[in-house]
Amino acid sequence: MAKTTPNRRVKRKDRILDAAEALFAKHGFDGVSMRMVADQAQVDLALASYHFGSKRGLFDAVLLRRAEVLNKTRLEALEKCQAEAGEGGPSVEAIIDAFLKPMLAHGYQDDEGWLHYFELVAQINNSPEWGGQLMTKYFDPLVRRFMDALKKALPDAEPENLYWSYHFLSGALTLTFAHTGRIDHLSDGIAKSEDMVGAYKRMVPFIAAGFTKLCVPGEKTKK
Amino acid sequence: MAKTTPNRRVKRKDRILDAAEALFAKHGFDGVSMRMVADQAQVDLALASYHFGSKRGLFDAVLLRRAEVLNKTRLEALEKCQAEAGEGGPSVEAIIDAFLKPMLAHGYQDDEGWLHYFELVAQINNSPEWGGQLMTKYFDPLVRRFMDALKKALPDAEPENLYWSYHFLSGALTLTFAHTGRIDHLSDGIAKSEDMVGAYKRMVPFIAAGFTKLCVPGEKTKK
DNA sequence: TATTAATTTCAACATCTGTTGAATTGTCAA
DNA sequence: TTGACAATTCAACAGATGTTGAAATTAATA
Repeated sequence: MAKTTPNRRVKRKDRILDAAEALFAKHGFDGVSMRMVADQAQVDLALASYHFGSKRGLFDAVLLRRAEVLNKTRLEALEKCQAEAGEGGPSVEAIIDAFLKPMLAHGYQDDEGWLHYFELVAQINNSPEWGGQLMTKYFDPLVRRFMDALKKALPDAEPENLYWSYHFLSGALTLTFAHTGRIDHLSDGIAKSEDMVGAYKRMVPFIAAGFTKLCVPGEKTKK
Repeated sequence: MAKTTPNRRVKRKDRILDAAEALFAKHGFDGVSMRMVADQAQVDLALASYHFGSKRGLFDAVLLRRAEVLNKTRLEALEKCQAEAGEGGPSVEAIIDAFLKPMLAHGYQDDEGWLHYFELVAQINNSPEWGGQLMTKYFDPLVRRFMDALKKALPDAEPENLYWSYHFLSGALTLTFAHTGRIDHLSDGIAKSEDMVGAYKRMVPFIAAGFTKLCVPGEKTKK
């Protein structure tokens, strides 16, 4: 076992990341203090600053850690569905599925760290302060790959319609993973925030129908 | 002019609300200090506490002020489209339109206060800490009216599909009004965050198609 | 005008904020 | 063991935080 960094060395660093992830997800960047993180991680206050330089450095480290994994998994899913599809490329529904499925695989049940991470992304995506900059930084390269695939599946679409369609997808997706409990209240318990499989099954056809409606010029409203 | 509270009396109170609205919208509750609000409103620090009791009281006052107006306008739009529709009630598209159009009328161009308010709602809607509680408190009664109308327009829908559909609508809508600039970056300027009319025109058919796909059992995927 | 109440200012409080330098402990290689 | 470096702890800093009581000012009422 010749690892560059022994297990003991990174243990506390990861505890800090996990604690920060959970806290940032619930309260946002400004709602969390370094002392809260240190307490939850059961670690000395100064240690977080030592490892990550600053509070902002810790925040970025939290974001980067899983973004790399998610982007990789999503890219694999896209390439797989492109390989399975024939000459004409995958359908809209298949592309959307490749975009959503990895989130389910990661965040479902077994690993609550991923659930916290998705909650955090949901907040960032909807923040005028962070949204534009951070989402672009961490997800743009991958999203552009998906946009290219969608352009092939919807060759007659006006680009503006395509980008707005993705925007609606992004909003629906992040709210679903924000886990606010709102849908539970509104539906009197009929629909549940925690039911990620149910959300996923409904979201793929819902969004695909929207894309088709907006990006297939031939498709008219049928009376 | 025999108002109970003369103009001079409420002037500073409203300046505080406007300043708080703009700041909370950009930085969230914890990203704003009472001193920032006081500075922006050009008012003494202690005055905000005097008028609203506490920082949280100020926050609630900001939310309540426009929620009352928006709920009223949306209800009028719903009742109008119900009156115009015949016996069978309005179409899905007409109901969605009644839900979205008031936001456009309020927030478009003329009043940047409304734009700040919508940015704030976007953040709250996606916050695990505030979302469930506050959105329910300020919007539930009205949203239930819309859900009832949608149930009539989609009589064969399973309730769970209906609630998830609204959830996707809510996510797409709030992200659109969050004005993060993300779509501008991603599309290289082809689509613009500020183009609320363009977003509205595309969102209504997009969401209506999703509802139809999910909530009309007869509607199958056409090959 | 005199009285009373609402508004605004000022100063201060206790507490919490992120960060840092010095001292201490732990780890690994020579 | 020795030395070197990484990791961790401790204590403290300068500044920002929300809130409050008392004083001063302004407005409304009679």
